Amino acid sequence: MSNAADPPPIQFGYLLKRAQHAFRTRIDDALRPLGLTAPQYAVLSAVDAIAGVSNAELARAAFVTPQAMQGVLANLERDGLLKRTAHPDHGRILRNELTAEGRQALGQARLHVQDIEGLLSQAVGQENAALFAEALARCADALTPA
Amino acid sequence: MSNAADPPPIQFGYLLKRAQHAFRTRIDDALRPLGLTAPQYAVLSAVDAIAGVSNAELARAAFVTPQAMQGVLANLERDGLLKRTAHPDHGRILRNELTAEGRQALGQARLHVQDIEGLLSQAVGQENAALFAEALARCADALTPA
DNA sequence: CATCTAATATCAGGTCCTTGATATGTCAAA
DNA sequence: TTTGACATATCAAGGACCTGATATTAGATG
Repeated sequence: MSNAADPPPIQFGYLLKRAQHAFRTRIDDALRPLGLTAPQYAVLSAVDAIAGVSNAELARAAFVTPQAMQGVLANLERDGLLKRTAHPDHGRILRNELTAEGRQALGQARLHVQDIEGLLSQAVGQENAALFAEALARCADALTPA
Repeated sequence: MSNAADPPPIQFGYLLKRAQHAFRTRIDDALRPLGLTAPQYAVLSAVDAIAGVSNAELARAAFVTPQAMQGVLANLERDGLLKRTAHPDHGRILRNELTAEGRQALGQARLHVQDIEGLLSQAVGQENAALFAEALARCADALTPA
């Protein structure tokens, strides 16, 4: 049962939002001079890791709809960082690959992003890292419908 | 110094994004039947807490630009959940207040959101709650430029 | 009092995300 | 082989965020 000494409930939703917002803002600020947004960086990184990956696959990896991913890809293609080509065996899938310019931009951006990831790790602290990571994963799992 | 037994670096940015995305999606799903979005709920809640609050004040509280907040307020006003009136003493500030309909919608929404906050607390676990909250706050602080 | 600075509101343009709908391509099963 | 389920791509409309720019008001400072 409850009593007057119960601590007030912690607003984890707010804390989560604030931390994520701070991270996102920091990434955006770091990438702006390179002409990249955070989602664009994430996509370049994924396309680099999985050459020829499809739009649908990228969307699943980023937890966004295919329509949203398509918008990001269209902008990257327009900017010459990425090119889309027909899949050799499949008539519908379009393969996404980085251009030389795309690889170059990704290389630059990666350094900045790694710095910021470092700040995050440092803020968490090595002794809490594993527990913190597990708690975040539990949150995501608990809120993701089966 | 480093050696081969070093654990791989944890991608806190990714974990943060995933947890926040799951939370946001869950809230959106719960509020959709009420015709509310997550940002709209947050604003209704803030306006209820601080009657007559200005657009600029709301924007600061939500970590968004005044322009972004203005868009949300415009939609809420269009839907009759909120009304904006001139400040009695200040010629520029517009006071925001809930309508009866807005208070009613907020009441409904609050129940759903509290349920989801409860899932989050449960996922974190009571024994980790304080440490987890502190770690999240440290992350936000470390990434927020002074 | 005049001016300068800061706060507030708002317009315009762009990115990323959503839901909903639609067309096309693949593949398996009837 | 035709049907039907599923994956993929894409169009359209709308919400929430951003940067940049612009007015207006308030208050402090010369």
